[in-house]
Amino acid sequence: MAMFNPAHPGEILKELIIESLGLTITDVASHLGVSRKTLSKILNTHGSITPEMAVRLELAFGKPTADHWLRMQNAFDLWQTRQQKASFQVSPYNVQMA
Amino acid sequence: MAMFNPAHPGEILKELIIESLGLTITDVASHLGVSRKTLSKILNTHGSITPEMAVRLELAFGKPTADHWLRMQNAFDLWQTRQQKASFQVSPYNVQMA
DNA sequence: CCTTTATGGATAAAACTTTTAATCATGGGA
DNA sequence: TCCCATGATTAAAAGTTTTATCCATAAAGG
Repeated sequence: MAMFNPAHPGEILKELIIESLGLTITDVASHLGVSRKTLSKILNTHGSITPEMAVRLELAFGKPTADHWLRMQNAFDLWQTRQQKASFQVSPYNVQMA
Repeated sequence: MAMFNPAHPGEILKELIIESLGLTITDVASHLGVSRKTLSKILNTHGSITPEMAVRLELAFGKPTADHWLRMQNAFDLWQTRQQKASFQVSPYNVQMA
């Protein structure tokens, strides 16, 4: 389990790629073939990197790879999910086994 | 990029856990707190391991960890997405940069 | 100043996904 | 034969993702 709240991949995308290369969100969105809104939401942590978006990013920028983008999204999602795990208590299965 | 079509995590779950421990799908579903339908679909590769399901599996069985389940799902999804990448052509961004 | 451009927010709509429930047919054991 | 587990079907509810349009704001350049 990750120890600390992992960064949303949108923050990485924004800082590491868009800002550091001096690109505009509008331009990158149209280059990726998605709406400005979709990209904007991801960058502001209100949207997720889907498998398709991960492949689009890889095709456009090379690195991080699609796999890497999805791992970042996973780490983020998992953290969020674990925080609310009280809402779906599941006990170890071992207990019931012979 | 993975070289070969990765297994759907549902197959792993079915073979490695449910079958090898001699559990029934009905029983595991109710233990996990999801419907039999939901689990059945995953086991037959018609459903996905969501972050919440990954945590449920980890809480019930310990290993594989939630992170591991999500990686398996990622590998599968990514493969599927790459197969249809013709449907969303994206060119390298380098070309347009100064 | 004034104009253009980039951006995030709000709103609404469409498409898709996930989950559930109920029901049915099949096939294996006891 | 009877019961149980299973996958399939159908239908419904809930949630997510993406898009489009419009607006307010702010920054950049003339």
